[in-house]
Amino acid sequence: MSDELVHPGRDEIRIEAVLHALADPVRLHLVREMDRIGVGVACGTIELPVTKSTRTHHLRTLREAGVIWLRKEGTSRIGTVRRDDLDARYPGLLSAILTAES
Amino acid sequence: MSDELVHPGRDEIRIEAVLHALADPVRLHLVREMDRIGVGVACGTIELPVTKSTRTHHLRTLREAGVIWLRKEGTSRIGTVRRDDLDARYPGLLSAILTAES
DNA sequence: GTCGAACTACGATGAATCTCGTACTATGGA
DNA sequence: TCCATAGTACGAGATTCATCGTAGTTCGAC
Repeated sequence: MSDELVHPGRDEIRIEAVLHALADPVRLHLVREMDRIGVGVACGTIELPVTKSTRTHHLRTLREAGVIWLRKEGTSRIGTVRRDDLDARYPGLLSAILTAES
Repeated sequence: MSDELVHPGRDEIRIEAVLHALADPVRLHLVREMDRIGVGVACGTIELPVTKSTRTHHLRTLREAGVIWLRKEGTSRIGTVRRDDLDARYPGLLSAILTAES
């Protein structure tokens, strides 16, 4: 029972996975909120029009794509956008997406 | 029959649609080739590991997302990346995606 | 006109996925 | 210990979508 959640390394992040992860409105909203609030965000506090299990599904998709870090803290999950890694791999990508009005 | 293909206007382009369109490996390859060759590209000349009808499907997805222009020229279709519109709407996005190695 | 080349339209199929509900685990407080 | 809260696991239903084959259209060459 490795208690830690699995994340891809910086070099394992694939552009297709990142784009697919951010192409969903719910996930895009999650990432925008995490980025806006900064530092670590208790993922459960971000309002979403979906149930808990769907939220879990989206958070896993973002984590596995390498878009966010997720760590456990008590019964909560703290999420952080992997800005450093994404900026290193794809300079300008994250800013372009997050600042896009839509 | 309106002979011209329908494209979204610059202000109708949605970020989710653009990300979804570029998240597919086949479509990403198409756009990268169009961008590399520049000007107008006869879409049929770009090698792809799919059939003609699948190619048509992907080109329509890219067109409807606002990623490329498609115009008819004889029996061929000429494609051009909508760099101006995409740069205006989402500065830096296209460059970040197209220059990404992987 | 006839033929082939390039492409589209349409339907089918199988895979991915978004969503949910239920059941379960884990943490922390009374 | 008991219980509420936060989250996960699992399966199911519905939708989307990538792919293909076949049939049809359009265009240019002969």
